[in-house]
Amino acid sequence: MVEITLPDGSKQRYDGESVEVREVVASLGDNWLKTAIAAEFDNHVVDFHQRISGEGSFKVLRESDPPSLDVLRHSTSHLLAHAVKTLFPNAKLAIGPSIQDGFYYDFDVEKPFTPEDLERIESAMRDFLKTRMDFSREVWSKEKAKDYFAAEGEAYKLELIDEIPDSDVSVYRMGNFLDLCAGPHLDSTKWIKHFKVLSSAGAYWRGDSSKPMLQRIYGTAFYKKKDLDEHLKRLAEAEKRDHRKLGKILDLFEVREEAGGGLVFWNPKGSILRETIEQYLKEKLLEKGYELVLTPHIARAELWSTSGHFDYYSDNMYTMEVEGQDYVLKPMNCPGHILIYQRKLHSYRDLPVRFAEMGTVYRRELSGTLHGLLRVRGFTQDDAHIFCTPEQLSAEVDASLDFALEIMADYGFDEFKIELSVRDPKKQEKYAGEPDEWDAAEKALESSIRRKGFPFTLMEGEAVFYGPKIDIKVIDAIGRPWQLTTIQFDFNLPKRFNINYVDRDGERKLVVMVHRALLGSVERFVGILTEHYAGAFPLWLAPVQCRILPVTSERAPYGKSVLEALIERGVRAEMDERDEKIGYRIREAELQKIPYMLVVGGKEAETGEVAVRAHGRGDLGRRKLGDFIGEIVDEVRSKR
RNA sequence: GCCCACGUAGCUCAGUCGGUAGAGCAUUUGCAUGGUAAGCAAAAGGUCACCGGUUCAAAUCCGGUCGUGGGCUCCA
Repeated sequence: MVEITLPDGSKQRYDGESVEVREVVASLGDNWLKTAIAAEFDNHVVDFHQRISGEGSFKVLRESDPPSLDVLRHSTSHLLAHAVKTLFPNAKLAIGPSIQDGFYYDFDVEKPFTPEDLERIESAMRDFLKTRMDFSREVWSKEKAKDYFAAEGEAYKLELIDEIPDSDVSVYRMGNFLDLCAGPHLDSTKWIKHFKVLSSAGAYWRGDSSKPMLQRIYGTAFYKKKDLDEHLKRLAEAEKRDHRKLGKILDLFEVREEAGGGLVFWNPKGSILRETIEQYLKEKLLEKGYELVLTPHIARAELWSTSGHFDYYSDNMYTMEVEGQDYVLKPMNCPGHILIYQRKLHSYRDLPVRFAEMGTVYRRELSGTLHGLLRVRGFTQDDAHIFCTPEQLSAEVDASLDFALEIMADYGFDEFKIELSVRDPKKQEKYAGEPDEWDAAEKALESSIRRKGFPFTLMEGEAVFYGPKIDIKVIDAIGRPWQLTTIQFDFNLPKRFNINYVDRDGERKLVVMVHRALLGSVERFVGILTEHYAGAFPLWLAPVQCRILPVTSERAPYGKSVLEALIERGVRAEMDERDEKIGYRIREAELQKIPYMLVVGGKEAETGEVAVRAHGRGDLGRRKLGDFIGEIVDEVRSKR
């Protein structure tokens, strides 16, 4: 007997040990069968072909239910594999899951796919769709499956079968294409209409660089044409916002081949932007009771042996030998801050001690992972270390969380995702620190988030070996998440360096140490901000806030007086007095996304006015220079 | 690091079959003094990423190096 509970609370019963989902859906009425994609039984997505048993909640999934999209994409990946196997019979199948924005399928082929191959594959897929194919599911014994896939030469599938704990496996058939697959799948190909093969790239089998390199084809699929079009538009929008492109147009920064990959040169405009961000943060740090420190860029290797970095991080460190001594270019700021802490004996009355530094560090990232400002080899962390007593821990986490959110709000981020990474309870031995320390730390982090009332995702087993952490991801203007803030406990370094304080009872005790970065890396943050604002920075951040455009060279002297008045009030202003027509100079200022353009000609010169034009908003009309300065200064202050 | 693609003027890019390079923009110089998104003309500008090989001859073909781009478990 099978019993299901429908969303409206009503129950249905079916005879027998198990029942096919298709039957269940059919029993609910004919129209359901036409519109249903799959179903949810006991909170698991099941397709028409699967059998359910026992009792559980049951919900029919239709196009608009999010899990249906995964089903569509997974099935489209099978269609892709079908096309590939048809065009490239020697291709070996790996895996083909549905992912965030689409799907992929990995193949082992002799030659990587060319863009032309992808076109052929896509049109083969469309050809298949001309005749409707039904998906069907079969349950095979492992032996049968192994015999079959061995005969087909599908080595990757054999490897997968061996890892499946059950005694039986499922295979799905579509036309004459058969694949080892857990499902769920569509009932037929009739739902596959709006899809696109996007790109191909190398990808290791199981993401392991010691394993063979496969060729991955990415694609996406939607139920509605409108959704596909919108998705493709989003991709185009993301490309337009690419900080590498904008960085060049706006003359912010460069990565020079002469110097090497992942090393950033900040041009004047990028530098002023960075300075603005850093100076603002430093002001805030001082307000919040942090002390600014500076530590050397290189230090003897011994320091890094004490910290333990040498043992597990040396592949990522730049090292050098000086007069027979090994030195390390710092990949992290913590040991330096610890040395400063240790310059004297601390009383519990001194704590918490909070050290902050715009600490530039260098890490040897793999060349293939370098990416604009987002993944570099030299970068500046807004790094801070808090040394406190266990009792202070909770308050410090609270304050850090508040600080992070306050800063994010200034940059126009108002949507977040918070992740709390804790131990894997099954692997206690891999963590530094005592279980009760961990309990306290994890509790402090969790209660801080709860106190703020934020939803969060608990990431069990995601904690680093030295302590639990909170990560905050911000959602940018086009909905993409970026990880910025991290607040991490450290039970490792206090022991290694014996960082202590003298408590009330006269005993020396180990401090509790918290690593904390709000923006993460300043380089990366500027990259993210550039994409978030699409290069049109708000006034307070704009490298050039105001450009003065005299209509004719005759009005340059008046322009100059306007310029001087603005600069005197701290506005980043410049004048474009080239012998070009006003339209041409406006166009250039618009392309450079300069927030304000002041057009000054005869009329303005006579009345002491300026004609204000705002980026993207056009002509705002004339006003007194003094009024404009008041407005612009206010706007900078408001960080809007 | 690995797979694939790419690297030509400051920028964006053409360059066919191997025969010593071209456009637009930017720059400089003239002319034009123009009121809200590109005035006109001329000049100048290149170690075709770098190193090596094949060839009478290489931007072009081959090998290597460096750099850039798309990716490298969201798991049958």
